[in-house]
Amino acid sequence: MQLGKLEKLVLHYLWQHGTADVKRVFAHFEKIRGGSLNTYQSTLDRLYKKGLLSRVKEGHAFQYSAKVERHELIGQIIKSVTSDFVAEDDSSLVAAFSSMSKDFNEDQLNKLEALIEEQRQKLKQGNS
Amino acid sequence: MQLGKLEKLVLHYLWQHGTADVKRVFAHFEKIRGGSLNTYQSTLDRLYKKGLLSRVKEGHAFQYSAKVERHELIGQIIKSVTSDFVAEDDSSLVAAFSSMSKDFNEDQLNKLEALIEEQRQKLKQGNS
DNA sequence: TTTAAAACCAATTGACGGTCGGTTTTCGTA
DNA sequence: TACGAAAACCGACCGTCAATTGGTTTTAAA
Repeated sequence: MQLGKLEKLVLHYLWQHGTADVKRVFAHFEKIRGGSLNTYQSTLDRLYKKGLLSRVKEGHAFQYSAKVERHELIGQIIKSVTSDFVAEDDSSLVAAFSSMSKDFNEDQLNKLEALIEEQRQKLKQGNS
Repeated sequence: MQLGKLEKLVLHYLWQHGTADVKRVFAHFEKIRGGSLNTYQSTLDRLYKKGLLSRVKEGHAFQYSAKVERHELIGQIIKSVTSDFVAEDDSSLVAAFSSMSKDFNEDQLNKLEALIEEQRQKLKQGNS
């Protein structure tokens, strides 16, 4: 899973705005980065074919919306990009997490810890 | 920061074997995936130019070795690949962590928690 | 049924990794 | 010091993929 610059921008836009057709996307990006309508057309199409967007026809145009939440996609990408490095039962990924946590502030650390605790509870239930 | 397949393989080899020249790398990979010596030559060179390897001349040949630990590189890659998604003061990355922690077993969760605690201590010291 | 809007297709460009042949540099040795 | 082998380095080509855009086909509304 690897995304181009524009694909990320478009995803970002859809996460913020929920749903949009090509015209809306184009209207938004036209001023700030140029490009033709077709550029956004095919970018949306590419994202759709990658399974990252869903779409529904409404009148002439498709209404696109993100199919996955931002954090889900991030997790997915992290997984795909690290899988080649990590042997199973390896703690490299855990170590990598901690290597990144240098950049986290206390608030974020708290959040992360809470989430871990939550996960731990789920694990216990599942294994009982 | 994005690495090709062969680059990852070579890094993997160097993490395991510590130090090697092109000849050794070639000798190792020749049987299992083919390619000419030059292929490995330029792969090592590419990795070196990316700052991921260090090298020291010894006789004719360079002795290459990984410049970063595996977990450091993983952290680096995660950071680079997620930075475009994460807004400032956003907890998406934290959320992504938790989205991935589904794949962690209890042991790994423990390890992660311990590392977070460690990080928290460092933060406290730094801010005092 | 016409026709404008939008989707779809095809081609080009630019990065980048992988691959390898050929050239230059380097170093040990005669 | 000069020679020859060994290794580094350079340049070219291929394949993949995102970005971009012009042209063609489909589609839906009047």
